[in-house]
Amino acid sequence: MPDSTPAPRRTRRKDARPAEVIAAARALFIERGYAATKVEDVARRAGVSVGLPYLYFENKEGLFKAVVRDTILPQVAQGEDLLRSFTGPTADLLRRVARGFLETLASPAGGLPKLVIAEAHNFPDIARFYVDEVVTRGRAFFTAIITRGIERGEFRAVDAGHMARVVAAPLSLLSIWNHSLAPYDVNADTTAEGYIEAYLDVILAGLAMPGADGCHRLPPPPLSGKTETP
Amino acid sequence: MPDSTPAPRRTRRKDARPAEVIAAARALFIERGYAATKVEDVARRAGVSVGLPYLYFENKEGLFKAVVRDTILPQVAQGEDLLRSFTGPTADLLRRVARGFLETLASPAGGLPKLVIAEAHNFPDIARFYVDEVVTRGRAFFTAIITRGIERGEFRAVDAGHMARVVAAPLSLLSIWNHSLAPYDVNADTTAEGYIEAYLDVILAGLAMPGADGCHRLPPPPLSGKTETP
DNA sequence: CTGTCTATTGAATGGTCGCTCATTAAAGCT
DNA sequence: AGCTTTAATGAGCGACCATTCAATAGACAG
Repeated sequence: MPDSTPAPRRTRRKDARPAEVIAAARALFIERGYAATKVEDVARRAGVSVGLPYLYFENKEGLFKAVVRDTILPQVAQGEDLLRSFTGPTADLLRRVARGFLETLASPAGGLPKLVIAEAHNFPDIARFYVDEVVTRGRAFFTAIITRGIERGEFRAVDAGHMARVVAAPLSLLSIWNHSLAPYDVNADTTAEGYIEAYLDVILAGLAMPGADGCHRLPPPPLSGKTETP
Repeated sequence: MPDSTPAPRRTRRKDARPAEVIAAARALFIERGYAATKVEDVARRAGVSVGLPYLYFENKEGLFKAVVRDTILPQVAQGEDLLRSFTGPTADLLRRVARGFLETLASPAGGLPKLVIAEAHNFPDIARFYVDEVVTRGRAFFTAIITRGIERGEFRAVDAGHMARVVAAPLSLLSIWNHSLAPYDVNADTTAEGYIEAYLDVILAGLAMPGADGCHRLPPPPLSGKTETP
């Protein structure tokens, strides 16, 4: 017995449309890049007609901007909460950040860094937006972690500004790699998990106070940001 | 007195053309991306007519492939020579590699990683070529460095395969960054040199044998690849 | 059930760009 | 000089694709 209302070919859902179109566009932009994605492809994937995206977005570029904004903003605040609420050794904090990063990788947001990097020169607006909203905050996040470790006497006194970028780099690159060349790398003898563990291994050993791992020496007095040398 | 032969508007230089076209295409592809670069732009920049590139390359995609091959192959062998000829502490070898990387960054080849990553999905041929010729060899290179350090008793016994990727990552990301978002990062409080020094700082401390830096303990016997435990 | 409103459709439009090829003019040969 | 060869040119063709808008059909009120 066939359904009496056989799925109307046209449905009116004004408020659900933008998010659906954005989700479709995000998937295709990440997969194929901006230029190689036709608006018609986006529409088809979202289950709507060619013209519909233009009712909600000014044009293809406007859709792209919406994709970036929509995908990024939710991700940003998340890490900052963790930083504020965490108590315990800074090494554990970094472990948790790095391992949590593996989940972000698999989420729809995971492909955005590669997308933004690929299109930065063609969309300066987006490049600046991304730098301000993601890169700058990301740096502040890692700088805060490193500073926390130094102040608590867990980490050596390194240049936190530069070191934050070095510490963040392997995570960023993993995200970019997974959405670009990884599918063409047949030699699959490594895993993202193994990579993250090796990362934590070097970075934590490299930041740790010398002799902290069984070679006993007097721990130096913890540094306070306001202490001056008299 | 005007020149009697006033620069002919059309010159015939069959053998110099391909390299000139490739150089122009490389600069534009890296700057704007593949799709946003018109063949006419490439021709204009090379000082030739629209039709000329098609005399030497099958089509735009063929030109792209030529750009990647031509730019990459010279770079690859260089590092491997250094590895073979170097004698001395492995830490110094890594320092030299990382600092030498700063020069590669500024060369025409510096923008290729970003370009290839951005276009990988649209040109699987190129993606596979790049993975085989650059990524795989690059990994072998860093794996060899780490293994050298371990065998000489300078580095801890880490998982060289995964660690090689972690150690290479910050250098790769620096290259990608410089050709994508760096121009939009107004907050120029860090330098590539400072980044590289921070990188060497953590990585070398993270790989070093525990207690190697003034915390005296008995150095472990150097490992030999062929030694078995009886 | 009828009429109104408006979300949605998709054929048509116009611009862009990869690519071709008939034509032109250097370069070399005798 | 004249002749031949062929590197190089650039206007024009055709395909592709972002964008439009008159027509259409859900939704909902009365």
